[in-house]
Amino acid sequence: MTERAYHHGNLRQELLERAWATIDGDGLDALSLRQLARDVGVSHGASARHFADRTALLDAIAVTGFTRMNDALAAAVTSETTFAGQLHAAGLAYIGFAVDHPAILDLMYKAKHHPDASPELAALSRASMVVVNELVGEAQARGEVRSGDIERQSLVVFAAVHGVAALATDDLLDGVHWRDAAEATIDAVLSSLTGVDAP
Amino acid sequence: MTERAYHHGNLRQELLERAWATIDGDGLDALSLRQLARDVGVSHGASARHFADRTALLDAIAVTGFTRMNDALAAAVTSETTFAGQLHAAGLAYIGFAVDHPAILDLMYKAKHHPDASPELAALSRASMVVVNELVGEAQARGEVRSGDIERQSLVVFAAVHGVAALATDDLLDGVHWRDAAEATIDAVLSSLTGVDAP
DNA sequence: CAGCATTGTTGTCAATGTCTACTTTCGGAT
DNA sequence: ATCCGAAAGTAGACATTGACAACAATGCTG
Repeated sequence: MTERAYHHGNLRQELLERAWATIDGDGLDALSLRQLARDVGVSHGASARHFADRTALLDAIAVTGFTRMNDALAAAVTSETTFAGQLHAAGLAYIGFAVDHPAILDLMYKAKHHPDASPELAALSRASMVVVNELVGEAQARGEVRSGDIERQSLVVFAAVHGVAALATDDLLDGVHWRDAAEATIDAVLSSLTGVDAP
Repeated sequence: MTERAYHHGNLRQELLERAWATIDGDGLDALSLRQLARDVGVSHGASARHFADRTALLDAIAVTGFTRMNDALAAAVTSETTFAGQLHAAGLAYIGFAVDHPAILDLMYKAKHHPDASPELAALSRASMVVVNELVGEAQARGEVRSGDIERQSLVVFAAVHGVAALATDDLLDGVHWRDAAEATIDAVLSSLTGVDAP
């Protein structure tokens, strides 16, 4: 690899990747803009050309996180054909992402929450909920799910899945493997949606 | 009120209360040890006599938080007599605490998570889960809940409730009042536990 | 009341995020 | 080709922060 010239050429991307790795590995508190600059081999003020401040960098990482998670969700949904199968796949994908990247997921929701988050971020953060909404809506139209307010029903599903994710990342599963907890929880809400007992 | 002498007399407690108020009001990031000292009217090094470092202070606040939450849970459980009633009351109490003190709840789980958290903290953090375990266990013994692994069943309940709490504090309920989401979710898991459809 | 542990104070240090002024490089218009 | 402005990176400064150490005031116990 040739010696880098004055202009880096790809600094923004490299900052994002390195910051992601640091947060993912050592947590959000372990990320310092100056250390990040040292890691990438650039002066401490360089990041300001690409991210106005620390929050802007974190927001960009949150966008990346939501994008990757939504991709994983979409892939999971298309990999199955039945309502139950899709719900399981999507739920496991969501929780799997949370288990693999707990610090990133925290950051994602924290970023989404702060007062002047970009509209892009807000939209992305709702996408996973929208996926569930569509799944439930279609299943209800096919008669597989009992009638009722779709959004309300979806909320229950999403809450349950999100809850297992939170429990898993907060070490509250107490020895139970997260897949087991996920399966049991999804089965539970599924049965309450369809009115059919899970096996 | 008389002018305070050299010795404060109750500094530890006052630091805790002020820090709680700051975090509860403006978030964890808004808490600075030096600003806290100024608020309380004491020099910037004073807190070190009571809390070794920032983490120690946060841990103490987490202990307070778990204690208050567990008290609220216990009160909720004793206020009802039926299994369904107790589960609803406990769930609403949990989510209510989360909605009232989102930053504190975050801190509680973050504190519990870090490597050298006190055993006291670890125990307190499991207490709410234990409450659910006992409720489910008793109900199962009375035949109100279908047979099965109690811990697994409790996990589903806890995950669902915790999930609604997370959704509520992360502004993902999209207009639905948290009580409604809570009721719906608790009904769903309840029906899957008892095998009886919720109304 | 003497001595000592406790509690609070003051000064210092390195690290951090942000800002400003400066330098180097790139790329398009002439 | 070259000039010139914009873009990208550098270097230095500043206030704030958490931690630490040396010191002073206080209260308790014998």
